Amino acid sequence: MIAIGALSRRTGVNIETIRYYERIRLIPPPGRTDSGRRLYGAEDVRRLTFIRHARDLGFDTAAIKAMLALQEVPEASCEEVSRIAADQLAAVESRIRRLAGLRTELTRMINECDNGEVATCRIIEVLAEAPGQTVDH
Amino acid sequence: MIAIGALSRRTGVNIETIRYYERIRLIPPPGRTDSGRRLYGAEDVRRLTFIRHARDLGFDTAAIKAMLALQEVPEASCEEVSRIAADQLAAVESRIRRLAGLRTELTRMINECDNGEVATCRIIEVLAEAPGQTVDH
DNA sequence: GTACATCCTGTAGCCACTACAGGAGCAACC
DNA sequence: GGTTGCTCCTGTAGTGGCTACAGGATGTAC
Repeated sequence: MIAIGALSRRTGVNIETIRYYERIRLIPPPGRTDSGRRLYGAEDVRRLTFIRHARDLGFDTAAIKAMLALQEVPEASCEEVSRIAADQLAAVESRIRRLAGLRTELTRMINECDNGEVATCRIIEVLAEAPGQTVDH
Repeated sequence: MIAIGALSRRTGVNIETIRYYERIRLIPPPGRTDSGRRLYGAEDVRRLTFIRHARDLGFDTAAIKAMLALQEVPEASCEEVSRIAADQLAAVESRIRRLAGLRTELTRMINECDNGEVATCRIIEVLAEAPGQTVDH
């Protein structure tokens, strides 16, 4: 059984964030020592590691809760977890496309800026122009 | 001179967001009608369009404020604006790299999931594993 | 015993909005 | 002139996902 600081170091999740996750019921309330300090076990490490990875992958806590709920009921179909992941994949791909466009524009703006005066700087000009095509969010 | 609703439609910025920008002094307080309604002109359209584009590009309001301040002083060098954009470009490229990794992992997880039971679903297994290499944020 | 690290609860702050509530003004039609 | 319905106003509170205190208790090492 380990304390919250060790759990934090082991999972890479901030102590305050662990307590926050407990507050929003993303992780169950752990056992306590006689003096009231939180005690975690291997299952808590596993669960928090899962949550951390899912957050890294861009899942929001609602999606994580859904997946954890499915984990609790192993006889359930994998299809729903797969569907959640597929939704997330689509969102990730959309973000990548959008960022690639931004990268192109930023690169062009920086290249076009010849370090002259702001009055002739293309960065501000380009950004003040009306949108050619609206990028969906 | 146009009302806030027309400004919102013309720039694609939410009415509530326009008032929020005024509150945080990202845009100057506009003129008013006798009855107290906000009135905007061409310069406001330009400024808000600039802000909207900059937000779309992922600039935070602090960076936008910095650029707008430089715009007010056209004799200033373009270098600082360029530097802000370069910083932003680096952040965008980092995000793209990270998301590409996530996409790979999500794709693999979905492919490996054979729609069996959750107990054998790789999505949860993969996410519960310890990180091979920490991805920087 | 004393220094220092770690932990506790509770609350408030962060960013960039977004969503009300509760009211006033305005434009069009009958 | 009345009524309908849209737009606008201020002010406040909520959102997500944390993060940062304050002010104290507990634990550990020397």
